[in-house]
Amino acid sequence: MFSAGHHRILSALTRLGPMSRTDLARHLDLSKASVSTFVRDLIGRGVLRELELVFGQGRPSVMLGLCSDAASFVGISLHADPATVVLADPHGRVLARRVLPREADPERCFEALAAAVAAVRQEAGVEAGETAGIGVAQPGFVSRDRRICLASAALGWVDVDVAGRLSALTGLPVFIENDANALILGEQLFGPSGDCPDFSLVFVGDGIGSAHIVNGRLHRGHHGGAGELSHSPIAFDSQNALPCRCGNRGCLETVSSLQAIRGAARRAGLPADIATLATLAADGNPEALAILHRAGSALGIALAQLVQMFDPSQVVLMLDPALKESVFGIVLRQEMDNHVLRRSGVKTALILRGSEHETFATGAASLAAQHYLFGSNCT
Amino acid sequence: MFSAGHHRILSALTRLGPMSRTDLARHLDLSKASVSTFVRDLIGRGVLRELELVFGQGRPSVMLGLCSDAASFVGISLHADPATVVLADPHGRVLARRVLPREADPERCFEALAAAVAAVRQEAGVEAGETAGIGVAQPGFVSRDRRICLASAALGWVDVDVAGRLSALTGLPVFIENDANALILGEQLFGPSGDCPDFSLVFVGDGIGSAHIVNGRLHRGHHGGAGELSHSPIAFDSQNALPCRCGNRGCLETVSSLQAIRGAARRAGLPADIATLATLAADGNPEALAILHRAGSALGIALAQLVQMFDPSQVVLMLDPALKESVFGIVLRQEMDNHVLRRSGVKTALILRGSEHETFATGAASLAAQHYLFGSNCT
DNA sequence: GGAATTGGTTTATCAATCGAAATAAGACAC
DNA sequence: GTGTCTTATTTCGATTGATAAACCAATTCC
Repeated sequence: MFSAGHHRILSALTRLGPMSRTDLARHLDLSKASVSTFVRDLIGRGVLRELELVFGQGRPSVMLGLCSDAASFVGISLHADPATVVLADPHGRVLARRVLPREADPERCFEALAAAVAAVRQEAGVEAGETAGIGVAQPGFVSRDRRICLASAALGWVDVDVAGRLSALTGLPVFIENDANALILGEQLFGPSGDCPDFSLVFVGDGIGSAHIVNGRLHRGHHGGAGELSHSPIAFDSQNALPCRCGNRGCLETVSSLQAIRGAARRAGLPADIATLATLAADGNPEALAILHRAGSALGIALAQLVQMFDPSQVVLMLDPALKESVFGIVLRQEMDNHVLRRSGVKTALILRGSEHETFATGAASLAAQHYLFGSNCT
Repeated sequence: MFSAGHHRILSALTRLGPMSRTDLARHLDLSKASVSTFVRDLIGRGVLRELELVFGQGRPSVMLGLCSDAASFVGISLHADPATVVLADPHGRVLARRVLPREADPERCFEALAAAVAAVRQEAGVEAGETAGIGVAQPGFVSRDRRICLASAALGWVDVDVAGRLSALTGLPVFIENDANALILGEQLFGPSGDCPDFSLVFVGDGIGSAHIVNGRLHRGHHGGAGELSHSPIAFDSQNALPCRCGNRGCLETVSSLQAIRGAARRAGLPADIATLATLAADGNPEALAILHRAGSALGIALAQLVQMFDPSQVVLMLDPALKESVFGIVLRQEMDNHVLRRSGVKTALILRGSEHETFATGAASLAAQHYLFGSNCT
């Protein structure tokens, strides 16, 4: 449908925002002639449109942008229960959403999801463009061709043909991806970090997930399990290192995940609720402080290691808002700063974000958007 | 000189070894027609030549290989004192070598190096092809355009225009690179790991260096300092964490580098020589055992973290042969296995290599070879 | 001695891209 | 106002990269 030239132009406009034909030629290292013909074609197809004029010295430049009704993309997050289904436009704006219980049985889950997909498409109506595809973000491992869920402990699935079944039920192309990877791809496509060729994303939920963009591309690793921060051996030589579900002891996940924090609170006889715990700590409760301190410190060290190893231009950390403001957040930064070898005064930016559930779904939608905008050559 | 098509063919033949035109077409996803024309051209230029026939079912295929006299490449290693200068052919074979003291003063250093370059070129004589360029491997940070040494603690250099000066003295194009990066690029181009899109390399010398190939390309990171394993906070909460030259305490380098091991030996009243220490440990000396155990264990944990984060298909570890066979090597593997989360039974291969000084120089030569073979689009 | 099989070349053709010239649309000086 | 300057965009051949399909070549297999 689109050629490589088309894809490059769409890619630049999506990631870097509206720009003129001449800007595009500069950015993509193409001749103005080529850009002109491609753009004419894309405008003719209703994918691009001319925006406002920008006045400078000579002739004003015509900014170009994606038509928001050029296409729409379904994003499904199975990251947590309940699952989320959204319909997004080419800018990553959510046009409609559904929240539904995450069924354990694959087939029933797919049926429920297919119904939700139909619902969001109907709700968005003609405003939205043709639906181009479905992206699915799910915890666990995904096959190399991104069609099959190889293993997901959280879902209890093994070798489930997610793409095949969902595609059969909806008639749309389906692309699946690990939840952390979907999140960072969404950030790259729709978020403000799109132009960074090297950045990392970490989220603290029940578990801890992470993903990395290296040289502008997602780093999947040889076994498809790159960037696993959660089983970093952080507290391995402490006397109270806890066993982890991975079989080792002292993994980051056993200290800094929400589950770990809640568990530690329970064991200390405190309420196992993050917000309450944060309030207690703010009021000076020593046990609450100790728990959050330990969790934040461990995560800070792990982030320092991440920065040392990957040297990203920035790290996006998605965090429960309550944690963000507590000792956790403060100690985290301190410990990270302590353990990062400062080179030439440059400090890697740590960007704290509140973790919203829908972010996973828009990340998932970005998978479908990627295929629409960039073709299949975006590994 | 060469076009993108040429470069792709040369790249495949260098990295993957000799193959037929049809193999090339398959590998590069090109039509047989295109391959044919490119190959004809390259043979005409004396870069490629037809090797033996391989007989199968139908018509036998003509294997193609690089002419070893197509070009030659100078490699300079400033990794340690003395410096090494080699002349290598397109297969990475060393045609001539010189070892010379590493001068502290940049200008005198360059003059000595230029003389050595002339010497190796003369020694190799007409057997070797036209010298295509010079690669320099040096400890420390290198500018983004790979021409200037921004800072090197080991050399005591700050903002030295290595490429400019050496180029002026020799009349050849010069490409510089961090020592670890040069090493892994050499491994990728000339070594047996060329076809792995994701692998890591770590070397234990006076310091500890590491580099990573991700998605088939060198991972430099945003500040050009990616993959720094040596300042991983490994022993940070031990009571005897040593201060590191980076300003922190308990870095991997303070425990597992050769310097650290020698230091620990001296403090324990043992001979500060790695080989002797290894022998002592083999004979059951408890202090020697403890030092090597601690060093190996720390490196093992760091490698486990590396594997968790990068998920490479293999890790190449370059080590002093004496260490390889000692407790160090054994504990290293154990600790690494303990801390790597095994997924689906696949184990990341750890390849131990004896570290030879010349390897850095051939790695440096590969920088020039890359530019000759693949053009400048190989960031 | 054919038939089958695989490797490599020729030819006509398509599509991407470029450079340079032409055209458009403003700002700016006077 | 008017002409000049600057920058944006389009038009127009020309070039290059790559292809498919047909063809020729060199073997093995039966």
